[in-house]
This record gives sequence, C-alpha cells and structure tokens, in this order.
Amino acid sequence: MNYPEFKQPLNYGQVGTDILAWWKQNGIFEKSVSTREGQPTFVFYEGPPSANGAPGIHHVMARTVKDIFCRYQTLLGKQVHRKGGWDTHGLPIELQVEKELGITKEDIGKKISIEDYNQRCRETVMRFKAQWDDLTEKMGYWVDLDDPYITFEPEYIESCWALLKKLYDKGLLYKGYTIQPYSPAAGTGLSSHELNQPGTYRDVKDTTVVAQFKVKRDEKSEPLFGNVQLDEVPLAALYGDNASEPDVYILAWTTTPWTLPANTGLAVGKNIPYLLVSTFNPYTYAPIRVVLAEALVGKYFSVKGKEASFEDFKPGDKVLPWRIENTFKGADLVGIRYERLFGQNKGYPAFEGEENAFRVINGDFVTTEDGTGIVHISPTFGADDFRAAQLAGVPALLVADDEGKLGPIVDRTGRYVAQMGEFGGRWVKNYDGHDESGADYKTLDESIAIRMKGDGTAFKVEKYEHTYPHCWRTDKPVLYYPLDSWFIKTTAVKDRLIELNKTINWQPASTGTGRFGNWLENLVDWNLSRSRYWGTPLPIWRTQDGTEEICIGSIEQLNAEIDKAVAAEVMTLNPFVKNVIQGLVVNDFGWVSFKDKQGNVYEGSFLSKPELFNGNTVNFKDRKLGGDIYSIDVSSIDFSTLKRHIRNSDGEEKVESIPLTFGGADLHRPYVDDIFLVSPSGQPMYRETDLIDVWFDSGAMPYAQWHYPIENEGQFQKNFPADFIAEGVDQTRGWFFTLHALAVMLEDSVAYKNVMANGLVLDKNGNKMSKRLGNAVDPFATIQQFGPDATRWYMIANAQPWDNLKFDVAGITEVQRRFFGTLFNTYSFYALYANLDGFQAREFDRTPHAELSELDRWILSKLQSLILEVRGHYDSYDPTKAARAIQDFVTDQLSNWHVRLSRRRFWKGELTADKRAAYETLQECLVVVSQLMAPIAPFFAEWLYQNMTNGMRAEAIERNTPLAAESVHLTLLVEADEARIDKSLEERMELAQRISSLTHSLRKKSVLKVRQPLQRILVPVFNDSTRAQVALVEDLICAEVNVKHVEFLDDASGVLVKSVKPNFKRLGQQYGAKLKAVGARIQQMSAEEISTLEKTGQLAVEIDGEAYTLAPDDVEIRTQDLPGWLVATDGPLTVALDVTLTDELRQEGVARELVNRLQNLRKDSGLEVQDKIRVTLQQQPELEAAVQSFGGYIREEVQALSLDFAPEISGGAVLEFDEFSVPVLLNVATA
RNA sequence: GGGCUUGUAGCUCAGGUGGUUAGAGCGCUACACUGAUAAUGUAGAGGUCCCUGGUUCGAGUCCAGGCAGGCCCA
Repeated sequence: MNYPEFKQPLNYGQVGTDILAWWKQNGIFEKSVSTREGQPTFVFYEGPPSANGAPGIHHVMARTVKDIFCRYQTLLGKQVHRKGGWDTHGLPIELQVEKELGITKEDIGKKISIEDYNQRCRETVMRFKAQWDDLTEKMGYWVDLDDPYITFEPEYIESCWALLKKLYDKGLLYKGYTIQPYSPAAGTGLSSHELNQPGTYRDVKDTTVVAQFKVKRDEKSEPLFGNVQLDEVPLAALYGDNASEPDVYILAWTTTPWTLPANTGLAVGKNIPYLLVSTFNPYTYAPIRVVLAEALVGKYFSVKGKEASFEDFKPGDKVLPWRIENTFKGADLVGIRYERLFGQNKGYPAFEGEENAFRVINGDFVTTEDGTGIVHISPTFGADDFRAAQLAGVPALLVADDEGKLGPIVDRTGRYVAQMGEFGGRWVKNYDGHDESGADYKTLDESIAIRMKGDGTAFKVEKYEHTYPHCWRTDKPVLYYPLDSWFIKTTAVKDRLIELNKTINWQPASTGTGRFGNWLENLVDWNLSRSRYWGTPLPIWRTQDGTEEICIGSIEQLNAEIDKAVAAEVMTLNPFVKNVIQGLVVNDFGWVSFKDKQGNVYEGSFLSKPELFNGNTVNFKDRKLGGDIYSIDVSSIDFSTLKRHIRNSDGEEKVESIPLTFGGADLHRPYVDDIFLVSPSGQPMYRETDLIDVWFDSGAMPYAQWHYPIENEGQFQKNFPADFIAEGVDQTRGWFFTLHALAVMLEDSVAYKNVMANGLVLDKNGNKMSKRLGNAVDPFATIQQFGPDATRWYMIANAQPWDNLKFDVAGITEVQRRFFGTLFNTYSFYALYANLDGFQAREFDRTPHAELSELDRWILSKLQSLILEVRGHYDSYDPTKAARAIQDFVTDQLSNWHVRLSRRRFWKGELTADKRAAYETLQECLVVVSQLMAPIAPFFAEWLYQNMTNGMRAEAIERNTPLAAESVHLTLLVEADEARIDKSLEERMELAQRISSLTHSLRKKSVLKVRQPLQRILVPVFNDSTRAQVALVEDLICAEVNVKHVEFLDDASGVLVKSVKPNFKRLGQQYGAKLKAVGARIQQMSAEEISTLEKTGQLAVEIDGEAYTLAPDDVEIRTQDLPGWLVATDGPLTVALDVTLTDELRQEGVARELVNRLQNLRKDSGLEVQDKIRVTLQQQPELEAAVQSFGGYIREEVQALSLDFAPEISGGAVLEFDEFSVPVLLNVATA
C-alpha cells in the first residue's frame, strides 16, 4: 500500500502524540535550525514566562502566535533560533512564598533569614517548569528548552549590572524620590499590597479647609479682573462704598490642611467650566471675588444669596450675597500666578525654584465631584500632585536639614521641620499618642485653619468625615510621602523613543500609536527601585553622606573593589569566598589545591564538619591518607591559585580553576549587602538596598540572554534587534516598553521590528477565566481531547489574535469537523483510489499543464492564488486571514467542488491519462496545503505531508528535489506559479458554480430530483464573453445538475423580459440631490425605453419638468423573467429550467435509480469497490425498456458482468424507488 | 477618573475609499442526495447593524455625545 489509510474518525490527539514522538526521535526541531545554517536569520525573542503557576489556555494562544511566524520564516528558508527563557524575580513570587510560609514582609530578616527566604523563592519560581515544558511540547511550540536564559542566574544578573552601569555612565541613572504611602509611626513605606489589606481604610473626621489663593494681577490674569458683570449689576452698585476692585482668589479644598504650607501649585481641568463670583469672606467679611467650578457653586452659595443685597451686607450676616461675574474654561486659567499662602514674610523658608511655583496648571485628574473643582498641589505629599507638577515644571517645596540635605517640610517621624515658623516641630497627625481629650488640644490642621481664618485666606472650614488609609501595623494614619528612589531618565530620550516607535510594525497598529504611543507621549522617568528581597540588586554603593558613589558593572570590577576594600580594612573578607568554599564542600568531586599568600601549597579538601566556618577560618584535610586537619584562615588563601581536581570513571584527572565569581557566587541579597566598598577618599560605601524593577530583567533579555556585554558580542550583534516578538496586550507598558526603552538608550535602535500584541482568552460567555470562578480551561485536557492542531487552528481562525477570544470548545469541534474532517476525507479519498489503482505520484513526468482539464487547471489556478494570498497574510502578520483562506480553499473549492465533480474520474475504469491527471492535481493540492497550514497546524500538516510524500522520498532524495525533506517543516514553501493563474478560468468556474446552484434551486421548486435527467437549462446572456465563458464549463454544469444541454438566450430570441436597477453610486455622483427623483424614474422605465437605451446608448427622460439624458452606465440591466418558464436569479445571473420529461429521459431516470439502489445493495452486502457482480431482476415492462436503452450504462456503473431479467425471483432483496418495487438477485462474479 | 479597544442573526465572525435588498459558517426547520456518508446539496425561518444626535440626495460605514463589556494606567 503506497498511501496509508485510516479509519474514520481520525484520532487527532493520537496524531499529535505520534508526530511529536517522531519529531523528537528525528530531531526535527534541531534540524529546522541547523539545515538553515548560513541562511539569513529571522530573530525572535521569547518573552520569558514565569513558571510559578500552572500554564493556562491563554498561554497556548500566545505561544501559537509566536510559533506560527517562526515556523513560517523557517519555511521561507530563514534560520530561526528560538532561545527560551524564564522570568524568575518579582513580587508575585515573593507573595506566594510569604503566603506559603505564613509570614509577611516584616518577618523577613527576623523570623526567616533573607538567605533562606530567597532560597525559597528560587525553589518556588521553577516549581511548574515541568508542566510548562510539557505543554510547550504538546502544543507544538518549538523553542529551545535546553538552553534557556534564567533571570536569577549570576551571569544574567551580571549583564543587568553591566547595562545599568552603561546607563549610569551616560548619566541616565539618578536618585530622586516618588510619593508613596508611608507610615511615620512604623517608619516604613507601604506597598499597594499592604494598603489593600482589609481594615486599612477607615472613616475619620478631619478638619477641612477651602483655602483662598490670591491671584496676582498681570497680563495672564487680567480677564479675571475685567468687569464683565454677567448678572448686569454694576460693580459699584454691588459693593456700595467699597467701589475699589476686591481681590480675586482661587478656591481650593483640602482634607489635609497640614499640606497647605507645602503648596506650590493649583490644578484645574482644562475642559471644566469655572466661574468668577463676587462675594464676601465669611470670616473677615471683606469683599472678595473667587474662582471655582460652575458645577460646585451650589455647594458654597445659597439661592438666597443670589438675591441678597451687597450694600446691605454687614459683618455677622449669615447669608453671603453673591453674583456671577464671568465664566472661564480651565484652559483659560492655566498659567495664572498667585501669592504663596505661607510666605517668607510670615517666617516660612525660601526654597529652590520658587520663581516657577504658585501657578495654575493642568491636571487630568481634576473632577467636579467635590471640593471646588480646583486642586491644591503639594508635590511632596501626593502622587497626582507630584506628577502634575513635574509635567508642568512646578517645583516641590523642599527645605534643607542640618546636614544640608533637602527634604519635605515633614520629617520621617511625621513632624514639621523646625523651619516651619510658628508650626515648627508640630506633629501633622497624632503620632506621639497625645491625649486628644484635653480642652486645649488642637490638631495641626485645626491650628492652621484658625490661622487662615484670621488671615482671611480661609473661605470655609468644616469637619468632614471620609475614608483614609491607616497603617495595618500601627493603626496610625498613612502619609503620602516622598521616598528615595532610583530612576532611569527615560524622559531624556523621549523624542527618540517616539521617533523609533514609528518605525516598528505594530499588529494591531492601534496599539502602537494608541496605547503605546500615548504612553510614550506622557512618559515619566522609570522608577527602578523596589524595596524587596528577591530580585536583581541595584549595583550602587554609596558613602553614608551620599557624596561618593560607585556603580558596579561586572563581577570582575566588584572583586577588584572588594580587594581594595579588604586592603583598606573596610571589610575583612570577600563574602564570595565563603560562597565558593561552601560550593566546593557541597559538590563532592575530588580534591582542591591552592597556595596561601606566602606561597605554601595545600592539597586536600574543605571539611564541612563540625562546622564549615569558624569566623574566617575553615577546616582543611590534607589529601594524604590519614592526613592532617588544618585550620586555615581563608583570608590567607590566594584564590587565583585555587583549582579543583576531578577524576572521572576512567581515572583521568581533570584540573580546573575556580573563578571566585561563579561556581556558587550568588549576587542576590543578602550576600551583596554584606559587601562594603571603599570610596576614593577612604570612606566606607554601602549598597543602596533597593532591588530593581523586574521589568528591567525582562527588558534586558536581548543582551543578558547572551551574557552580553560581558562576553559574546558577536552573538548579540547577530541577534539584535528582533525581527519579531509577540505577547499579550497587557505587556504594552511592561515588556514591550522596557525592551524599547533599553534598546533606545543603549543602542539607539529599536529592539524589535515587528510586534504582535494579542488579546485575552475569555470563557465562552466573555468572562475572564479564573480558577476561582471555575471557568478556566485546562490546556492539557483540551489538547488531549481535540489534538493540538484543532485547538491552535480554532484560536487563530476564529478571531484575530489581537481581539479577545471567547473560548468555546464547541468551536474546536466545529473546526475539527468542518476543516480537519474535510481535509482528512479528501486525503482518505485520494489514498483509497490511488491505492486501488496502484498509483504513486511522482515529481517527474507529470501531465503537462496544457493537457489538464478545465477543472484541474482551475483548482491549480486557485491553488496558486491561495499561495499568494496566504503568503501575503503571513508576511503581514495576519494569521487569521491565512487560516481562513486555507480553510475556504480546502472545504469550498477543493473538497466541495473539485473532488466532488471529479469523483467519477477516480472510481471509473482503468488508470487513464485523465485519471492520472486527477490524481496528480489532487496530490499537488494536498501537498501544498500541508505546507501552507504547517505553521498553524504543525502536527496534522506533518501527518498529511508524510502520508502524501513518503512514497516519493527516495526518488526526491536521489534527485535532490524539494520533497527530499523528511518533514514538512524542513521544506521550502512553494512559490506561486503565476503563469498558472487563469483569472478567466476562475471566473467561469464561479459562473458554473452559481448556475449549478440556481439549477438545483429550480429542481427543488419543481420537485425534480437530481437523478432525473432533464433536457436543458436556458441562460440569458447579453454579451459574447459571458456566453463563451459559460460554454467552456457547460459539461461541468451538465454533469453537476444532470441536464443534457445549456442553451443561451440573447436579445434576438425576443423572449427576454428585462428589468433595470439604478446604479446609485454613479447617479449620486452625477445628480446629487436630484438622485431620488431620477432613481424613481429609472425604476419605472418601460421595456421600450430599456431597449432604446441599450441600442442608442442614451435615453432622454423628463423628470419634474427637467430634461435628463441617461447613459447605459447609469443603470444595471438584468433579466428577471422568462414568460412561461421557471426561473431563478442571482444578481445579474438568471437560469431557466426546461422541465419537459420525454420517455427517454424517464427511462434514463429509472436507469439511474436502478444504479443507485444496486450500489446501495452492493455496499450493504459488504462488497469491496473492486468486486464484480452479476444481477438478475424480476421482469417488469418499464424496467426492461429502461435496461434496453441504458443497460450498458447500468452494468458499467455497478460493475456488473451481466444484467438479466427472470420471471420470478425469490430470496433476494427488493429494490424500491418511485412507484417500483423490484425483487433482485445479486451475485459476486467469481470469474 | 484617563488612555486604548470591542459592540452586526441564537452562537462565532466578514462587511477597502458612504450607494438604497447587510453577508458567511455553525445551530434550527423542511426537502433532496447517497461508492467521501459522523459527508453533501437546496430552500426556509432568524437583524431597531448598542443608543441618541449630526453631516449627506443617501450612514452598518463619517463626526459628536452617551451606554455596555474588556485591557492598561491612576
């Protein structure tokens, strides 16, 4: 048997398993890379997943996308290395460990050592690696799992350090601050995780103040002083004697009055409407004008006040009179300057940048839900404040402490610094546990409010209940407070980031311009600092006073610095030494040798018992039998001489040096924290305790995966930048950004040329999948059940990867049935008949293209078009369209038309030239389809390819043809042979399909089954080309719909009834508003008018008294009816069916019925396709007539050597059809 | 709250630059076909194209505002 045959239904899961085993056995993935050696490369970066959880179905989606384009590029002949990777650091892992250990961050270093804690993290992070690897294999994602980069390995961290140093040397790394939740009582910052603990947000009653900020009169603020008088009351009349213009104040509300002395700006919403209102201060009763949001006027001013007289207002009156003077948009107010609330004149300190402070700025967070619609900005005590101020160039109010170090007006214990005038030293909240019940107790907020009332700068003071976060440990209120942080100055390269982003091909484009582009436009500096334990440590050491610092870029440099520090006696011992020695004890390998600094030679091994280290000394046993045990001071060891001696099983000895850096060196905390360096001036330097953002780790992978820039420059250069990356859209500001930012800063280049951001995988109802809701889909079970191909195909074909996918297994079933089932059937069909005929396709001596039938040339033309189309879609990173095009070709064109119409060719008779051509055509289609689908459905494609080509392999290898490749994934994708594309042929086949469909529809209406032959169909045609086109496919149509002829009707026949439809597109352009009338007139055209238009090429009509000349292009003429005929239409195409039945047609119909029943009988009797039979029917006149005319046909169809009648038949079957009931005897012909 | 994104038949999705009668597959119903048969053909039912307003002779398509879902950020 040349072509393997399979039972229906095919077990797709098994196909996956079998192919996977074969790939492994034959190293196909490795070959897919190695056979492309020397070819152009296609660089792909694997975004490292974290293996601390089980993989989900969405990972199958993301990895399918990655896999598709890597496989496709391989098919194009490129070499595609795919180095895997693991993301191993970060908060999720720490939290998981803490949960498992039942501890909190506070316990680290107390209940558990940092060392042990990090060890737990290291063990936890790879816990699910086996599952991940398993899924990777089973789903057919080809990536190198044997040599992945792992972000916690010392080489990887060292690369990160080297990159940080490069940034540091470029001046892009600096220490600043961010506003973070801070607990003065605990003296520590709080993570958002800690802030989300239950019970941290509580209702508290605070003193709140609506403060008045006095506007400085200048060019910018002049409109506020202009006397617009919306309420049409002259100013003088308003204030009576106080006719001089009252001051203008901007109102801003705060629930934390203690931040008011730190105010440096006011934020407005640029689209929010604001009012200028004339009124009086409720405490000093001075006439004032105030600015606030229109929407909030009702909150501060009563209806009564709007009517109240200004002249009659006197101190003590409850109702404040008020009038609206003018309206503004927030944008109009931006830039206005105002006076400092607590200024130097009142004893408050000056600060740097003061000239840029006290301005109105834009704030996108401003709302009119509460307050005044204007937000008081104190950049040191609010994250929004800080950001808005930074964007607008407004400085923070910082004062110098005793050492000259700048800081906020509140110290880290929660008190005002001494410089704060009358309030200096006051607690901003009750952090000192002061008794609040005392009559004279006043909070700082209250004191400030009282002061402001007196100064006339408070417009409203009241107690207000709101929720406020509290420290979960101390129960004291949290402050938003500036904490030290290290930053990468991404804003310095902002323009370049934007510029280079425009050269990246984003899929979908909107993510690049929108989500990512906007993010770049509003870029702030990258906050690198994390106060955590399990991550890449920041390699910066500083002196206590911060005046001297060093950024370490390599372990070599670090060792050199350590040596200096040891020499300067800042440290007694290089902490890595212990690490190395520990490693040598743990790894049982043989023995070591070294010299001490005096040159004495030692040979032997370190002893771990009773304890490895006693201070800095270690026990060492001489290798001589019964040798002495020394106690050695490790600081005396000359580590450059340290070697280990390994004896293998053959007794061969291997000697290797042990670098101090690796082989046990751990660059994590706490080890790096134990390193103290010495500054040039001789001061000790301590490491900044921060870790760096894990996103830096992943963004550094283009460099760190090769241990670049420490080594492997060539590797790096060859693989930078990436041609393609793909991850979820949630990575836009994560990995996509960090890759881009680092590439621009370090290499002035993009990091990737093409990027796909895929969407989420939701459950079938559109809800997010989660373990908690129990709607998560198990990827292993899915692949097991449906096979990897149907799963992948469904995900790709159903929705474009960047749209969210509603995952429904019913969809996989459908794909499996409709696409894979059809393709499998088509293959089985081919295999069945090819095997019967002993046919084996060859690459040589094939039927010349010109000699192929219309049908064959058509499907091959379609195939070439498909190759073009699919390549185009893959090239433009649109796998969905590629999948859909392949699917439509296989189901609609190949199976449902070409194979269906070719069935007789396959099963009839000997291996003729036409049959051979049919095999060759189908064979070519199937092989090409296997290639085209290979990126998406790699297993099934392999299955199909091998089944189709294994019989050709030997010759292919011998003659070195494309099919020499043992795997479809090692082939080169066929190029479309455009010479074989025949658009005209494709067009007429479509006509044949549509005419057939219409004819079927007519048969159905007339209840004339297809088995009943009919004489003819009539097709009206208006032009010769259509006529010629249809004539060429007449045979196909006749065979498909079982009629004898296709006849054409043209105008000359005189029986066509035409109708006309306005061509609105053309008419609209020509007549515009008149179109309606013209269109109506066209629809009323008479037969004569249509005829005139056709013959003369124009038609004069009158519409609403105006003359128009219609051209043929203005209308679409079609035939809709043939009087006396049953017709069906599809757009411009019309078909009429001649339903006249002659005796001969009837007889042929009977003959066909007979054939059909006999075939069924054959099949029911279990006969094989090739068995011959003898048939005897019971006599019946009508049957005999039919057999007389069509006996030869019947015998041939049912492969009967004889077809006879007998007067009486018993014991056989009875054929029933139409009004017949025929006893029959069927025997297998033995000879 | 901001940015981005999605909304078309029961379900999943198509619908360049606006053109009047909005399509496909699945599912459903009926009929047919039967040497691919757990396949296939034909027909039918099924739509306020999320809503409101605007531009236009004409809007699923363009504009504005809203609603709902999603993601990211605050």
